[in-house]
Amino acid sequence: MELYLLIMGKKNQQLKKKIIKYLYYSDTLSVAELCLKADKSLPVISKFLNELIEEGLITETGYAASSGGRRPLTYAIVPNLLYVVSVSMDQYVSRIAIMNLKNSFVTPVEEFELPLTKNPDASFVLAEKIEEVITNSGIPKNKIAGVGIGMPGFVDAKKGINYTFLSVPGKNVTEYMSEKIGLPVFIDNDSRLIALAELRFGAARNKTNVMVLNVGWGVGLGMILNGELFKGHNGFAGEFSHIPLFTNSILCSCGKTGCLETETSLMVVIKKVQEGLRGGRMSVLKDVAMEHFEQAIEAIMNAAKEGDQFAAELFSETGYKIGRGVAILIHLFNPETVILSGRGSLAGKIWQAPIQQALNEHCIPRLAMNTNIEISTLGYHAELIGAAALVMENFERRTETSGTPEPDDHLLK
Amino acid sequence: MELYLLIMGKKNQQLKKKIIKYLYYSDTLSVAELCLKADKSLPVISKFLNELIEEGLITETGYAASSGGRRPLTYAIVPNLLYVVSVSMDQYVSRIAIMNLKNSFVTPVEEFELPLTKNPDASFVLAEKIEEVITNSGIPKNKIAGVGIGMPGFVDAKKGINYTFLSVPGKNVTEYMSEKIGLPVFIDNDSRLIALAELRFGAARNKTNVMVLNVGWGVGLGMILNGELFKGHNGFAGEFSHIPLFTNSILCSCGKTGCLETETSLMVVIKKVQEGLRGGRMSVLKDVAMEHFEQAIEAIMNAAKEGDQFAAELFSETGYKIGRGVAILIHLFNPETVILSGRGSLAGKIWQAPIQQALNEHCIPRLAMNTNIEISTLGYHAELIGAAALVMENFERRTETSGTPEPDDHLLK
DNA sequence: AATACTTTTTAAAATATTTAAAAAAGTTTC
DNA sequence: GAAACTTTTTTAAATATTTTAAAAAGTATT
Repeated sequence: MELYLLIMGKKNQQLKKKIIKYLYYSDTLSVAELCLKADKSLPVISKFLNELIEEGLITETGYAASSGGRRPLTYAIVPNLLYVVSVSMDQYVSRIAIMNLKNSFVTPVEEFELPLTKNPDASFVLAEKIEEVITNSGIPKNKIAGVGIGMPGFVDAKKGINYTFLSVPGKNVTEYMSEKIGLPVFIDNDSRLIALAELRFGAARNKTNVMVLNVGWGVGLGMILNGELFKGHNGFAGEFSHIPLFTNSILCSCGKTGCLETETSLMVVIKKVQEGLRGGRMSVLKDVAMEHFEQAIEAIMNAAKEGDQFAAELFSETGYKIGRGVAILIHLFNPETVILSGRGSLAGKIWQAPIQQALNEHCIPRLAMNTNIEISTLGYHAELIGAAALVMENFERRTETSGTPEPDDHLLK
Repeated sequence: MELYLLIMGKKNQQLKKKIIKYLYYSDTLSVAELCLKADKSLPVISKFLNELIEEGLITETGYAASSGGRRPLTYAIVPNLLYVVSVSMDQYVSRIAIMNLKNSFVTPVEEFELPLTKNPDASFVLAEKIEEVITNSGIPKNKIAGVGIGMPGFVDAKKGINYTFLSVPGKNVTEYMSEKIGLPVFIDNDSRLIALAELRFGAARNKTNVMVLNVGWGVGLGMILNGELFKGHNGFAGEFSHIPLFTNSILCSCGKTGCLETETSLMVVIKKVQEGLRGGRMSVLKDVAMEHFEQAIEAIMNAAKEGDQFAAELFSETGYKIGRGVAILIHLFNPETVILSGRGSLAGKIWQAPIQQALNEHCIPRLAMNTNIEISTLGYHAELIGAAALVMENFERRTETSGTPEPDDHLLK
């Protein structure tokens, strides 16, 4: 059966796309719950839901538990109705996966090296790789809602431009990729997508003011403000890594000194391990090769978890410094929750104590009191989930933006 | 003629209140412009506008210039239809005024001393004073839309509580005052109201991401994010004054050391003037009494404006430090504009150069490039205007909140 | 197991809003 | 200064949405 999802050109039918989005975020929902979310009345939701069922996009999924009265019928998106290609990049390595609308991978995650710095072919290579993954999966393109890509750099998601990497002469990256692949392509900054993942499926769910830290080779920040991903005027908000917080004279990648990043990134941790070992510190890490950063940091995190004193000390020290930055965030944003996510979150609870200590010392008690620090449970997959969510987030705009390739053909009858 | 404004209980008629709000913000508007703002169709706006005219709340105000076709009729609120009591407080002095909906004072601004610290009678005294001002004005209460109060401290505007000052045993301040005065009362933090004033009537008008600095005895911050006043999870967002930015050991009023405030408030400027003069610095300020802070800081600002080297140096120094804080704001929020408002803004352009210099040194160029620094033109009245705007901001919620005193009588036929 | 109370679902009536078309008022061009 | 084009205003018809009420399906209590 072919899909005939988006004949819904008229404003009227926009609600259907909204319903699909809500079901994507929540898996199964009752009519009453959908009403609340969409802020529409019951008969309206009911009507469109029934239409969606007739069209084969949504199914009933049995009754939910009663809360004192008649049990509500619940609904969900038909499994494997639609897929999303999600891509997560860092400066060296990129990963591609195809997911269904339940955040399950339907292909193995394809990982490959793709250096972004001074690489004019990066966009081309990426597009080719994505094409390859789609082809190999055997999934027809009209069953793919789009491609979402998380990437480092200054990304203007709205315009579809990355000012730091992946530039394409004369075109936006999204335009270029979209034409090449034949699917809608959406991009955003990596940290922001991690925050989006947390907002829709993680620890920030149903919360309205949350700071999501992406502790990795830098310290990224995605901000949920008033229940929405905050992007700032040009889409550059959240440059936590480069706030001038220290008076050291360590030169940062951005050209300045004293950036938060210069004292708190995982790269700094690796360097300090190397220095310490050279200086004769005892540690289970003494036999670990530090050349391959990914493996090195994993080893260090494991060591700390298992009680290696040297490693634990380093995380304490780093955590405390991150905490000083978090104190600033709390003063400015008064968030409900601060979530530690990204690669570094695999170190888990180790961060919590030193960060909390920094807050106790540097925060006004009334503020610190009202904020809790949590560790992400999405872990390594956060960015891929966020990239998928980005596609669905833009789902309802699909028919409006004429920039979308073949809008009349794609996903239509 | 009596007013019979708010019979509009039904959702239907909420639009009328919206129209009044838009006209309050913009003075005069055409139907087409109202459609855009309210995101409603022309016939709907037209219909309600005509109803409002019949009810005597709104008048035609002639034709606007043509933009190539028929000239649009414009509309405005009937002058002196409604008044607002606005109050602006700092820790020592409070000011009360009554304004019409064109931000003009219809009574002289009443200024009086009201220390807030450890003063259990503050709320009582304030309420009495407000009553007095209203009585003296001769304006009947049913012509007053409400009372808006800007105050220092940790204010939860939604709950109507100030956790720092003006506490009333067993009640919210707003409840207490509202019952005592017989009018709806709304409160918010002083810096946030200044930002609101800038958003609706000042340099932040029609902008979506703006930081408004309230340079005074501390350095307050009101944030406009996504076109709205941002309050944070508990209403405490914007504690810029107390971000831990310096490694000095100056004890701050909040109990910590190193707060931005300890190096940048106008109080620090006064202290440094005193120290400098004692140390023998030459300056026109040598004959100025420094005991009365208000007069002192005014004299210092004037001296700097007129070229006194010592005063100018101090503002440079202070401005540069504020700039370091602003650099953090720019990294995190990527705002379109940063506005210098509040008492300190009277020093005007003197701040701009040193702040800009700090940004050049501490900001990633791409971010600094996209933000401009502006001086408020609202000046000393910003907070009073903001307090008035707060009342009108809550105007459409009037009939909903049953907490409003005598909701059936007030402003009704 | 019958009754009272909830909540969900369905259906009908009442409202509200948008779309489309026509009329009115101006501007610009030739 | 008429014709062509714009924009605003008015009107009528078509849609869409909400409200209200009633029926159906469960749960809890006695």
